Amino acid sequence: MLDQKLIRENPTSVEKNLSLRGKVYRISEIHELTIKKKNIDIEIASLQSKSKRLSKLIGQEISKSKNYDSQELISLKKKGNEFRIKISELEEKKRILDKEVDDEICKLPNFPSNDAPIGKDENDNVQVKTWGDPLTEDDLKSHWQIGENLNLFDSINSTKISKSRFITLIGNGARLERALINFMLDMHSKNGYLELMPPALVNSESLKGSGQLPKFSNESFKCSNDDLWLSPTAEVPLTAFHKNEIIDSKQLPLKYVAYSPCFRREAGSYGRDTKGLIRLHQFNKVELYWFCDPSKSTEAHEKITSDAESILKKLNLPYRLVDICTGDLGFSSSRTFDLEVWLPSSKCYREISSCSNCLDFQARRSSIRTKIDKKNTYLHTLNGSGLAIGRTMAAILENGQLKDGSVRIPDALVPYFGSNLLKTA
RNA sequence: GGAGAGGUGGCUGAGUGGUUGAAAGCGGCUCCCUGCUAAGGAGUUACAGGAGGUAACUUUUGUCGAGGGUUCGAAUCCCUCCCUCUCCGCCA
Repeated sequence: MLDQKLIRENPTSVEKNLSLRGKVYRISEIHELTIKKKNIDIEIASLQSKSKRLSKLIGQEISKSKNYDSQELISLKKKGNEFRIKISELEEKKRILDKEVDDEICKLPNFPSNDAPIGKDENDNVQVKTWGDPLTEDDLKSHWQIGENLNLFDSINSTKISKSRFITLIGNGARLERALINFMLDMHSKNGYLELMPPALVNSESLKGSGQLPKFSNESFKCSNDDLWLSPTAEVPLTAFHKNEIIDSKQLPLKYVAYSPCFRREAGSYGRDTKGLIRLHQFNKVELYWFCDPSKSTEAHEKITSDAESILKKLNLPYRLVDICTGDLGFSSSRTFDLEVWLPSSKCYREISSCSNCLDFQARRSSIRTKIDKKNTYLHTLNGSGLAIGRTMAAILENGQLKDGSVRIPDALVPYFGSNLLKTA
């Protein structure tokens, strides 16, 4: 959420900053609403002050005279009643305005960072670096072919259980998934992250707090009988974990790592990535999350990204780092680095982690602050996948495939998986 | 799911319509005494938002789980919701 005061006092700069996203955001209406709201706030405060003084006076009169219905008291009470009516009218107006302002502001995305490359869409993203040697041979198998050959997962039967875009992991496939989750959690824990295992169901307020609502209600699964949704990413419960708190600055940064299943409706992606592990309604992810001092979020962003990268390096998976351009930034993010892993069967890099600095955007929505020089200040939040498990498995299968159809397991994973080779049972 | 009890400041815990943002205690902070430690004495101490000032600060509003209502006035009365605890049921 953007700062309401900024919108009220400097609407042109707000519009200008938002326009970097390559879309026109008109905020003149919101601007007017915030001014109206402000005026009503002031009026209410002054009436309340008068009314409060009057009530005290009445109390004093009663205790002095012990007379509850003197002519004077009756007229004072009548005056008080007038205040009450007037105030409640204004409060009703204020309620409506508050909601309108809040609704509108919540639909505005975060400002892009000045450091983000300016661009229209994903074609303008900037490759910052690559790591590892990508396999470029022509006759390499896709991960779903490998998965089928080695009987690692099953999508046909999964449509019986649920529908398309769900998968059931089998035998070594399930084992490998589990190994990856444990490996990543252990790595990050050793690296200073506190492990959390949050609820998979989250309420609307939590989704609003991290930016998924109100604009993207289409992208999550909703429970029809409750105000609960299947969480699309652990970023949601992790943000909400400290909702409405003022965190002691000595405790910052708070660094969390969480494994969670993630559920996404993938509306509008019909026909894309229909095979394999790349795009599913349900997938597993290990997420990194920081709450940090506002002055330190830029370096924190570098750190969270390199923490995610360290997993790819340990697994010896070739990848590249991409600086997301202003037009392709996610709703809550001001700057995002994507890590894209090399998938040899399609000869391209695919997103496996997205590391974002949201500045105070989510903190303001969720009311998470810290004291700086005795003043309460919204802190900064950052999130990054560390990593998406299904896509990691796909990358391991494709990058580790051997001529005889078996798959080499990266050394770092062997203690977790229990073998250095994946072959037909 | 049923029945009951409860939610007050950093903590414990009073408070059932009136100058109560809230007694008392603990804790915290400042000073004094003693000074090796322990103890003792005096004072002070909730939080959040807005407005004004470069600032120390001033002013104003709100806050006793949340939101409504009654009233000139609500921690206190009424309604709705949330949460916690106990018992029963069900259950991994």
